[in-house]
Amino acid sequence: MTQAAPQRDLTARARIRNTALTRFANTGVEGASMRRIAADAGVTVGLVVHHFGTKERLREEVETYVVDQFAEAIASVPVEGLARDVARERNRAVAEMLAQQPDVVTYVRRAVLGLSGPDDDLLRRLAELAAEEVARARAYGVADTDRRDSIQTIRTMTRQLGQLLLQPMIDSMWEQLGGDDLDPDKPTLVVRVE
Amino acid sequence: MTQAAPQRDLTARARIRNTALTRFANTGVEGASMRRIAADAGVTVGLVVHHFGTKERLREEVETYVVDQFAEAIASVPVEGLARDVARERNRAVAEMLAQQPDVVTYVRRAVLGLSGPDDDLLRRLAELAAEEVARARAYGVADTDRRDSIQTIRTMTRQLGQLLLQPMIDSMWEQLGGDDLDPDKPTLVVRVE
DNA sequence: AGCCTTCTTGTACGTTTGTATAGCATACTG
DNA sequence: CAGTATGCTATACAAACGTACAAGAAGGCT
Repeated sequence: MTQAAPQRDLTARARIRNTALTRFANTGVEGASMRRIAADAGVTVGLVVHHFGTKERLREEVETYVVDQFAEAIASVPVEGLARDVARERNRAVAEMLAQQPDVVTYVRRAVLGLSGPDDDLLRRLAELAAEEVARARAYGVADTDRRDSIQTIRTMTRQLGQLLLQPMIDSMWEQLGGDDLDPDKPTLVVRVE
Repeated sequence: MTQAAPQRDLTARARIRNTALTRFANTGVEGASMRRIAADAGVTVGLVVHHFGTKERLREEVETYVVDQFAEAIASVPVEGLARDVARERNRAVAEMLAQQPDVVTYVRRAVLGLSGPDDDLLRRLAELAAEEVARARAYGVADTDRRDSIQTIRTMTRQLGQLLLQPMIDSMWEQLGGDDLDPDKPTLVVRVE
């Protein structure tokens, strides 16, 4: 795990990227203007342009950062012991990263559920990560052998992302129906692939 | 079911609303300009303003139209026979409507993932519809009696919407991984609430 | 016929958008 | 210390945006 640094200790470039992630996640790329991102990061528009050139390039860098967060979480787990345990630890590491960076979750939700335009690329890159994991698991003999890699990959990704993406819908409904957030009866989503 | 009319037989007002639904669904409200909607509907910007006043009012009318589609599909099923059968028929009617109007699905998906801003309203109105169904089902004695209405409502809605919203993610991954769209092994999503 | 309401267009205004560029400040390098 | 790359601000500009408004076209009513 890399050290968590406070925003003001970061370079302006990193601060802009982080701020852009937050705004892209919460208002969508179209809804986030360069000026608003700059203001939130405490810089001027000019600097954003200086560092990233165009808004599209800024979006690409944000997306790369998001993918890197997944990759780093996976890579943070040492590959020793039973392959089955390694896989479980990896899931835990990813879950922890997502809990610490809710903007990553929100960004992915938007990109995945939006599914139009260049955002398909994010799904492709995340699928690549999952595919590598599946290939490795298969090499260690812990993957189902009667399923094709592609299906196994989709199962892995859907399990990991599905609940994450849809649970806010349930939370929102629960809230609107007057439910208490701490109520143990509060429904939880379970996503399965068949 | 109301008669399906070709676009050019509709009034300009209805044509604008339908076109706006399509654009809002596919590019988001921010991404859809009044001029583009007007052009797609074969009219000028002025007419859109004349009929709807502001873009926000246009969005509200589109959203009302979407909710009405659900309500009409439900109302199209006569309330006769076993309540259990009525509920099943209603689900079928809603599914049929959604299959015939994919833009409705896409719009709802976008609104649900938005989950901040005025789009929460759509979810609330759809939840109201589901709540009425649950109340009716309970009156006929076919709903679980050991669960609170709110939980039952969420279960109903999540089952109906969950797969619809998430399946495109699976389809997209399946496609990217080189899968054939007609392959019987193609994964299907199952959403459960616990 | 004339009138009045509704439909429709065309144009214009003020804002906000993404991007370009000129210039100042700061910090590293030889 | 001079020079030069880099970080950063300020200002400007064309395009696109939502909205406003005046005027024409169409069609029903008396």
